Amino acid sequence: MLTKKNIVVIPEPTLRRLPHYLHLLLNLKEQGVKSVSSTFIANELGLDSTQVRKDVQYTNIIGKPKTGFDVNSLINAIQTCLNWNRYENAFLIGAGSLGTAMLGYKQFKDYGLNFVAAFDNDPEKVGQKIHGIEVLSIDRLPVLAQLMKIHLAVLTVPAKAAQECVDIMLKGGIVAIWNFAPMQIKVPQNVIVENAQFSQSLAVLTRKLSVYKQTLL
Amino acid sequence: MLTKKNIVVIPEPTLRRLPHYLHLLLNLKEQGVKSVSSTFIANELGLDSTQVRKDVQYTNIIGKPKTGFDVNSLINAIQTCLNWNRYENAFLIGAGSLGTAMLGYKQFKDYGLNFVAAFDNDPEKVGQKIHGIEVLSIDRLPVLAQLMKIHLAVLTVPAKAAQECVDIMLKGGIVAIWNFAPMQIKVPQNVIVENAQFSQSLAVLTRKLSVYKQTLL
DNA sequence: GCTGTATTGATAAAATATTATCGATACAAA
DNA sequence: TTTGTATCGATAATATTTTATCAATACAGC
Ligand SMILES: NC(=O)c1ccc[n+]([C@@H]2O[C@H](COP(=O)([O-])OP(=O)(O)OC[C@H]3O[C@@H](n4cnc5c(N)ncnc54)[C@H](O)[C@@H]3O)[C@@H](O)[C@H]2O)c1
Ligand SMILES: NC(=O)c1ccc[n+]([C@@H]2O[C@H](COP(=O)([O-])OP(=O)(O)OC[C@H]3O[C@@H](n4cnc5c(N)ncnc54)[C@H](O)[C@@H]3O)[C@@H](O)[C@H]2O)c1
Repeated sequence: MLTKKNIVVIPEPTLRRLPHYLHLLLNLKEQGVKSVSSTFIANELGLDSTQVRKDVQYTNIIGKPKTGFDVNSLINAIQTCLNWNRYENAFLIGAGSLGTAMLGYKQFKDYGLNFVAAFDNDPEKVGQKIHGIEVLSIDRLPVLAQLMKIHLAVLTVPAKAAQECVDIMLKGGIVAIWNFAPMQIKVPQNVIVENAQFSQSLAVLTRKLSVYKQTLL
Repeated sequence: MLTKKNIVVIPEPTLRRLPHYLHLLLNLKEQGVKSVSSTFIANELGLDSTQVRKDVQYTNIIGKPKTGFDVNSLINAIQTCLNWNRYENAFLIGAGSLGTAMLGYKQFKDYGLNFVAAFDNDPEKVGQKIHGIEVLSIDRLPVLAQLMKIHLAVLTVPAKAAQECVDIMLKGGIVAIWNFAPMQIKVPQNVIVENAQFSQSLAVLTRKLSVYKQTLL
């Protein structure tokens, strides 16, 4: 499947697996491994080897029979797919507990994410620096977003404040929002929203645990 | 589809949507709304109404034509499905930035999650209390897990320490792990692992943003 | 008490995602 | 060089998930 401009559409399940491949591949690279087979990857990650091959095909990497895939090329290809080989400057909205943890998480650089500023409406927080990143008043967001050409924002405010903040972000021309608030936010069609709600993944876990316990009876 | 003991298997995509329904329903309840139609839910969450009805069916709630579903019953049914109407006591391993944020997140109670202790191997942290929860030495985990009958653990240690901690947790009889480390952990067949890796959801977002930017050219 | 209609729930169809099969191929070992 | 084999990549089969269709039904308004 292609978009209008002939860009391959990568299925979402595949996109969600690519980081797992990447983590494994980076580990292998560190250990000096040069090439890896789909069978090996599948075993390590508990997947089907056919699926690994199919996923890899989306990255345009071709392997060699009997040898597998070149680790370096595959790493590069995945990073390119995800645009993780260059930095996307981003704002963080809501410098609370979760926001603070994220601002301090150095490894986001490996995911192409670079926080350039944080925003909050708490006067106590505005003016502070958190892990070297300035906390600014949310009022200044629209102007700064445009000035600094920021397109991506991470939303870590309480659910009640989420929509209000989104509206401010939209004024600044933000087109992609990584939403951690347990709240469906409303945005225009063309704006990309990815909900990173803990509850989604927790729901899967607690259901499985509950079923597991029931089957034990 | 049924498990051996006639428990309905709820598809994972459905499980991931249930919390969204729940958040919306709780809001509606707060506003005094008594019943809600699948069409309404679908519009609010950007889904298909048929899908909402199908998802709702897994909770065993039946609606009324022309009226929709009873908000309260649906809330209860979803919470029951996910086992969120009672507390599951849990350990948190790795009292770092993310771990601290999670220990302080009161709303986990709404998700049936109750942290009873945290564990770390940093002598600076052991003995401290974080948001009222004691940080204990990881060495004590196996004994305490068995004593306190803890089955669920949240893993927020660095990737390099993840497997080592998992092995300790397994000794204590932990059967469900919510893993935040960007690392595939190895566990026996019967142990439930849910990877809550930020990178999964970030991958979807950055890919979409990248494609979006390319189509603009 | 009728009539019109929004909505459900069941079933069917379509789309998507995963898994299986198999010939082709590169490499290692004899 | 030849042979054996692990692995790829293409294609086909299966499974799962999403979306469409429609008769049955509860309610509101007349
Ligand atoms: N802490 C966690 O572990 C955790 C887990 C899952 C989800 N979440 C979600 O992440 C979000 C943040 O959680 P948290 O624990 O960091 O909360 P928090 O209260 O610690 O932080 C929220 C921050 O947002 C700021 N804020 C509030 N209203 C604002 C507004 N209108 N404009 C700008 N800033 C505003 C506050 O000043 C505060 O600094 C919440 O939606 C929460 O539900 C948190
Ligand atoms: N901070 C974030 O925003 C963020 C985002 C995404 C993923 N993560 C992941 O979550 C995990 C935790 O991240 P963090 O930022 O909180 O890191 P952190 O370094 O702040 O905290 C890690 C904690 O684990 C403890 N620890 C280390 N080795 C241990 C061991 N063997 N046994 C017991 N405890 C041990 C450390 O003492 C520390 O308290 C990491 O795997 C990280 O990749 C964090």
